[in-house]
Amino acid sequence: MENELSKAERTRQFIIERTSPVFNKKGYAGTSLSDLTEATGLTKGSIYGNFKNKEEVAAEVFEYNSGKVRKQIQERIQRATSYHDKLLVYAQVYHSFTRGDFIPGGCPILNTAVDADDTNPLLKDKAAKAVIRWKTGIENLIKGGIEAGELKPDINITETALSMIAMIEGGIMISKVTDSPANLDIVLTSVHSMVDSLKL
Amino acid sequence: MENELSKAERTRQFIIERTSPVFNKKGYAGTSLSDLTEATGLTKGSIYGNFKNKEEVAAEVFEYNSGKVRKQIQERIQRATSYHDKLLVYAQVYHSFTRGDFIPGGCPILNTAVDADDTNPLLKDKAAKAVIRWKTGIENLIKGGIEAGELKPDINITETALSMIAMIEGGIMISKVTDSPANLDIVLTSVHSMVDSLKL
DNA sequence: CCTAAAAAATACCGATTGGTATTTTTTAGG
DNA sequence: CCTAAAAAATACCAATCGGTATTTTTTAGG
Repeated sequence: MENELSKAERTRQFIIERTSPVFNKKGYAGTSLSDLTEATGLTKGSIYGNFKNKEEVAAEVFEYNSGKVRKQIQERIQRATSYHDKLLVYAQVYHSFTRGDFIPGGCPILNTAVDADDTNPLLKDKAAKAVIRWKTGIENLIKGGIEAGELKPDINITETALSMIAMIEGGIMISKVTDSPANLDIVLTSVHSMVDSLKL
Repeated sequence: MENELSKAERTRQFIIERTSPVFNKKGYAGTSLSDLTEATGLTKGSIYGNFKNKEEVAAEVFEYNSGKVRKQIQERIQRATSYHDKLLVYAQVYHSFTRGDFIPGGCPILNTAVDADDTNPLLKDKAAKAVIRWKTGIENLIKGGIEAGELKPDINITETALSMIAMIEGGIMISKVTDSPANLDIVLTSVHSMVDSLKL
């Protein structure tokens, strides 16, 4: 058992995985230590032996959840051949996210941003960094598409990136609160049109 | 003191007004009874003499906050003469909302929707109804504009309404978490363009 | 297989949670 | 001005909160 993860690292990961849906659904204040022991089957002592406090669990859970979404998207983008198709991934993946239970509780960036923006600086900062990283990713795809002669050279890059993110996140909020995945589909149609309009 | 509000009704209103920023910032689970006594200067007994429980205060606070936003927008829409200008109100008012402290904590619909969608059915339902009402309002403005021969007759009305709401709410989330009102301004530029594109 | 270290469980802490029963104070109509 | 009703304050409740100190169990290398 030399080159594997240490026991501590394995239970850390276990706690993060098991509690990730709870934090994403209930938020930071709404998740209690007993929620964590219930979700893991572990005791408080065990959790506090592996994490400094509740905030540290929440922070790692956010990285886990947002990373899961990011990797899934990144994978699909790499498979797409044109820059146009790469950008279209954003108009496609969230279809499945809302339906199945890929990330129970919905988009962790949206949830954490709204949950933490007036209450928890650490989580707020992590959510902010995730937004900026996402924005930069879209901007780079557009730049790549322009350099490749695939997209219009006069695109307002930042405006497009921010508007795409805003539409997706707003669409997720609307569809979740109205219990209507169709509402997200409709908004994603607009994202699709926006991406199409970038083509030369 | 015959035709005025009863004492009970006045303190009810007082409690709602004073606690409205707290609920909007901290969310339902994050707001404690001691937050309410602190914000009002009243005691727990007084609050529970006027409200059934914390949930009832939160529900009325949501109506108060969302109504405040809605009335402000409605007022501006009534002043606008063309349907195009009426629709543009949405691309304008949120500028000031993010800056000043008109509604401390940001958009109550977004906050309550994300806060309550997996935890509090009552608040979730109220947030959902607010979204639907907003959507219907935009749809009716577009329909009015089409009938008045002011807007294109082939507009996808529902898609436009939902996309406008999604962009605004997503933009608010982005700007709040990144501490950058400019990010909302940029997204609102897209909303502006979207409204412009509806014109004949 | 033994053992020291690491990890998990137990037991505990004061503070705070949402909520209620009772008492005191205030209100407002006659 | 008096008084009954209404409203607010006080005092209280069990339960749970996040967190810690200590004990027991498990892990894993020699």
